[in-house]
Amino acid sequence: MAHPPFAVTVDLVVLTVRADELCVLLVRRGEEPFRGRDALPGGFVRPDEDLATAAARELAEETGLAVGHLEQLASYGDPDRDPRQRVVTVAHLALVPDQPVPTAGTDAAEARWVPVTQARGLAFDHDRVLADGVERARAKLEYTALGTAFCDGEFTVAQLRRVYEVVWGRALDPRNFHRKVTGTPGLLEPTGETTTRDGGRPAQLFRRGAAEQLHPPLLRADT
Amino acid sequence: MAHPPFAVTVDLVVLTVRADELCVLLVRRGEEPFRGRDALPGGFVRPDEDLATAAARELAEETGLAVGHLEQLASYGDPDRDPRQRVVTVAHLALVPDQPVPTAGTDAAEARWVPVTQARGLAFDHDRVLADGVERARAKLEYTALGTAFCDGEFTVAQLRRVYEVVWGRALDPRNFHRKVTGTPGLLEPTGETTTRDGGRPAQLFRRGAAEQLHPPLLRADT
DNA sequence: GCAAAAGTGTTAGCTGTACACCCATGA
DNA sequence: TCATGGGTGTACAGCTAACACTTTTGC
Repeated sequence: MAHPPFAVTVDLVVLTVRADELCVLLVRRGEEPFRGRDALPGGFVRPDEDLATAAARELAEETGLAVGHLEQLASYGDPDRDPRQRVVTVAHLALVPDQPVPTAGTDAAEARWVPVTQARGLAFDHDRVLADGVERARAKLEYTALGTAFCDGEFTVAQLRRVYEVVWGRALDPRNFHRKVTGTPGLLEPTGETTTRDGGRPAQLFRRGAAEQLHPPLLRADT
Repeated sequence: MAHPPFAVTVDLVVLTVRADELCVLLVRRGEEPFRGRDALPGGFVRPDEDLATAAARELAEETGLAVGHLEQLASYGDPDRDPRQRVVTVAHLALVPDQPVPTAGTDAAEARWVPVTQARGLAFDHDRVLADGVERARAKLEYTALGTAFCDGEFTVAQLRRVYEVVWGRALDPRNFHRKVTGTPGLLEPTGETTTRDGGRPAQLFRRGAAEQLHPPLLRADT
């Protein structure tokens, strides 16, 4: 049993919705290979930690962001994906509420939000990892309650709808969307509070409910 | 950059439908650790091969089975999942038609089909990997054409329906199922042939079509 | 003819879609 | 009172579920 030497890393596709765009958190690489290029945040798995633990640790270290949802995405292990050595990376997908990227008091040199439409030419095979992460997020919004992972503690139905519209790049009927999400038991918990804004009727505020699944699903396309 | 030494393996959840049961391919372990226990087939990734290539190679080596579908499932990397050393495994899910397990002219000592309901106490964390694989298969049958991956080249609608019933453990209405699958464009290609059996009207034979997705989905539960 | 399995027709009910309409606020 | 966005009512289309019914074979 000769076991070739592998390094194992975790990479993070951290998504949020801000300024009506789906954005991903990228860091500028300060070293070779791919120096100066953008990359997904990530790092080596430590000898004593689980993959999920490593992902959560990297997310905290490199970003300090409050996490709405974190799950394993997929693994990537092309023999030449890292020119230095054989590296297998276990990519994870994180969905977080819109929040300014912390003032890099951390590992990450110049971590920042970039619209996914403009995130091209990333280091390693991160273009593909990002594409897979975005597709996973889009698909999971259909049949799970994960849309709320993009929202803050208290939010309106319209804010949640904006999330879906931005992630899917498709307009949704506000009336039907409202009925759907408020009619799904356990999805949203009313706080009793309402917002005050300029113009328009105040909206009720909700919190995330206990429901994880969305049944029947909310489909993104029909035509 | 101190990179702790990792070994990387691929493990395979190979599922089939036989004798009206969902079965998984297991091998008896001939060495420590877990000598004598059942395990999922798998092995180390070679220095020059991709993860998907390694999975396909192991499947061919250890089983020699004709493959209907092969996809990455998830990775497992608990620090103590292998008592010998730190091992991260990239599990893959394979769906294959019902076929006798080849007369171990291969690596596998005593590879054999075991109903998933009786596959307990597997080596390593394979109980969990198997459970994840079965759940993935069940979920994917809802919205993809993967049910046909369990069928031979030519099959009847009833055989396909049996697949769904066995995987989901739920009876389906034969009439509605027939309409659904024959009405989905690109799912099935009629061969023009029919079966002859004892008793009952002969059934049309079909081949897998080009369609990958099933839209709208075929849901397994409503109550 | 009878049993068995394939395949078709039909209907009731649910859900998604589209859109008219009313409600509550700020200016 | 008007603009703006929140929220409700309602009609239609499409799909699913349930099941009566016809077709085609072997015995």
